[in-house]
Amino acid sequence: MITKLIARNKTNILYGACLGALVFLLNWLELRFVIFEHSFEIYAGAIAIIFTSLGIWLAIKLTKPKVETVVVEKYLYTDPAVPFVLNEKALEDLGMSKRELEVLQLMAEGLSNQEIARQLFVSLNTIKTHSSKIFEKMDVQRRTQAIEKAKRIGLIP
Amino acid sequence: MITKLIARNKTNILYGACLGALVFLLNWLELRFVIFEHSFEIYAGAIAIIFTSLGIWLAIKLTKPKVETVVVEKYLYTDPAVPFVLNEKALEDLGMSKRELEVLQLMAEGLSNQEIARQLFVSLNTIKTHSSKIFEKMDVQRRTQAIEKAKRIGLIP
DNA sequence: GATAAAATCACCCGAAAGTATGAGGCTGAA
DNA sequence: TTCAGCCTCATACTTTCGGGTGATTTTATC
Repeated sequence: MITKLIARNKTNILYGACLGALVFLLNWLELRFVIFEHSFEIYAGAIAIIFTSLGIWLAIKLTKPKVETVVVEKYLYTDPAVPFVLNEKALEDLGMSKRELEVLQLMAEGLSNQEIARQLFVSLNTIKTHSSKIFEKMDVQRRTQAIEKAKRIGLIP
Repeated sequence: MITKLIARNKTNILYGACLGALVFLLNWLELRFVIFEHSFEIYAGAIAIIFTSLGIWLAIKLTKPKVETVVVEKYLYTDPAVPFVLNEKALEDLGMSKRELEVLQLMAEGLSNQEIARQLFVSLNTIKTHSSKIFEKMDVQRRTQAIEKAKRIGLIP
């Protein structure tokens, strides 16, 4: 619960921590200044260096990368977009779940189980289970057969 | 003569001028400080703001633009009325042989390497060699990717 | 709240797929 | 004839797939 919260906002937390550290550093520097009466130039220089760095860091972090676009033309021969309608009847007949259809679609795009797992943020084992169920429900042995059949019966564009 | 010199080094001159201005500004601020005993916080804040800006400016000016390659995909549509025309141009572009295309087609039908071997009356190893060459020529890693791409570019119905 | 279905994950194991490398025979073009 | 490309096959090895089994957690539904 808390771990997830931290994981989700880790960027914000990091930024906050950095700002906090800076404030603390400033106060500490001021204290030094007051106590030891360090020369003005050293103190100003320190602030200058720190904030120049901060500025550079900020700029690098926050600016969107200027892109020099290198155009590489790539020709794709495709069939015209025939509007795809999902065959919902076939879906129900097979008893396919939403998640399973999702996995099936990624399969058809040529992704490996590992890649599908990463894309869906689940473990490899989960995808294996899903694919096994898919093959069982579609009555096929291999993913290539599943893809072929799915296209044929309109589960997939 | 001099104009050219200036033109050539205008960036350096600009930078120099800016630095000079900053030094001057610092001195002026110090003077103010000494004379008017401005509060420490205001002075530090001013320096911080100025040098943060300087840092940002420096970073923006000095960082090299990140080069990003954008692949522009040009779609060439084939005639929908014609059931299937083999895209011979794509075939030649890829340098696919007849036999390789044959194997690719059987792959797309969902056959295993072993089944393809039996169907073509050759050994399993031969089919493996073919499929490796196919993947290499099509620039893919898996048979599912090969099938997907083959359908997309019109090598297969 | 109980229940069922779906989704998640784990482990093992054998089969299939894919990589790397080498090699021999065949054919058409230079 | 030489050479390049294709087709064939082999060995050895690594990776991925798929089947089988069992388990826990989420979600929806009554």
